[in-house]
Amino acid sequence: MSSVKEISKQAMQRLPYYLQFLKRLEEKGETVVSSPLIAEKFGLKEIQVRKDLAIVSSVNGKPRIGFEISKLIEDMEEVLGYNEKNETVLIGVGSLGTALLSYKGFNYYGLNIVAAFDSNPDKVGTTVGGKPVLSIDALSGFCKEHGIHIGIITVPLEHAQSVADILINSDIKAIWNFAPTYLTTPSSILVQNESMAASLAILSKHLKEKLH
Amino acid sequence: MSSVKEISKQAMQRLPYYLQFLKRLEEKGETVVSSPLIAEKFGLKEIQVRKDLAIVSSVNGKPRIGFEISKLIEDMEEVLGYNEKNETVLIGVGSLGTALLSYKGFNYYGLNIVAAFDSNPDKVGTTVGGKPVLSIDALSGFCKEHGIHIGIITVPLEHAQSVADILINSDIKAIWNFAPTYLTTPSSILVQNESMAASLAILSKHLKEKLH
DNA sequence: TAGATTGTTAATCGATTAACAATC
DNA sequence: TAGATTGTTAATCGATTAACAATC
Repeated sequence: MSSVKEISKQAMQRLPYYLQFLKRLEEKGETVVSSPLIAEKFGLKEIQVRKDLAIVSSVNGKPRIGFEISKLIEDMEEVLGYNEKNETVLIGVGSLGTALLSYKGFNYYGLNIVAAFDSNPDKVGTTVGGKPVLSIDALSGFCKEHGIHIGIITVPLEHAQSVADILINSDIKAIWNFAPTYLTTPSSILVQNESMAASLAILSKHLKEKLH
Repeated sequence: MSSVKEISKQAMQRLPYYLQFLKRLEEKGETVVSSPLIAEKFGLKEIQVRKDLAIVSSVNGKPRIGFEISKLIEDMEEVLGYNEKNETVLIGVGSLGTALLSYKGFNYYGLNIVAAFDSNPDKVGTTVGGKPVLSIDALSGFCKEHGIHIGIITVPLEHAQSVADILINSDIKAIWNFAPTYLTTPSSILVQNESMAASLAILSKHLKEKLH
């Protein structure tokens, strides 16, 4: 607990699921939770959940009882960075971009899309999901002026790299890439790929194993 | 090559990126590709790519030369299941559902959304992305009648489990879940979670490490 | 031949799981 | 006290990386 523990990528990805479950328990009036209970819910091994909670929790769990839910929720939100206020821009107001702009949930995750950008003059000047759509020509200036550090790319495959290049030259630190392509970037920039093709690959693998 | 090699989940997720790169090379008129070239492009270790290609390729690579691109593309598409014809249904015609219905790329991945379902009477009877929107009441019957084995869930969090329950009772084999929640399903059903919260967790972890 | 790339076998690394003493 | 759950230390497992001989 006290010392700085390293949390693995995999564990980090399990946390949002735990968190949502904890919040539901809290709504139901529960006050404590144990690793076996969480493990049961998600079909995981108790020991795995125990390790995950040990890394996340700022206090030791109580033998026989478990962890205080409200405290654990706080700790998870802290670890997941939900308390931060990350201002972002989104580039590409197509159907996916529109869906993301319309999504109200990002604020909870500490993410705030402050503006959208598109190259289509018909879209520039409009508002989508309450966010202004600006010209792609204004992207670099906007990012620098407002100190934006995260860019969300939802343009078609063929324009993704050129948009990334603009972001790279705008003091951006991280890119959330929804275009199904690999972006070439300097190593100082973090690229998180949200590839449906990769997800489908897993689904396909599962299915094949299943049907044999 | 010849014997049945196990491909890891991680490797499977790298394949779509390799594949897209190969197709671009082919368009440029290239005929062969080597592991070092691919590794360089994606910032991976040569040996990792070499192992990946060895698992995927149906023929041995040629020392000094590499692999024939056209053959490698065929093999990858086969391994990734892009040659299959999986008919699917989508439930939840909100902004994300609409984006997915409008996306033309799924066919290439072997996925064909044949119908969408929603509980909103205003949406039922309309067409989105060329796909008919039917009543949620017709879901189970439709799946059974048409032998649908994959369901895509894009409903809000609070309805995801009840939709999953319907699918479970409709001979569905796999669920692609875009709702940010864990679904309780029998172990015979495969659930692939497309969680943006999990992706954001990774992004957040990266950013924190970066800023320290 | 020389050199680049291959496939294979072994070593390393990181994440998961097992075993078990500590504790309320 | 008895028993459930915790945290810790060690073992296992799977994926990545290293080393190297084979080959065109």
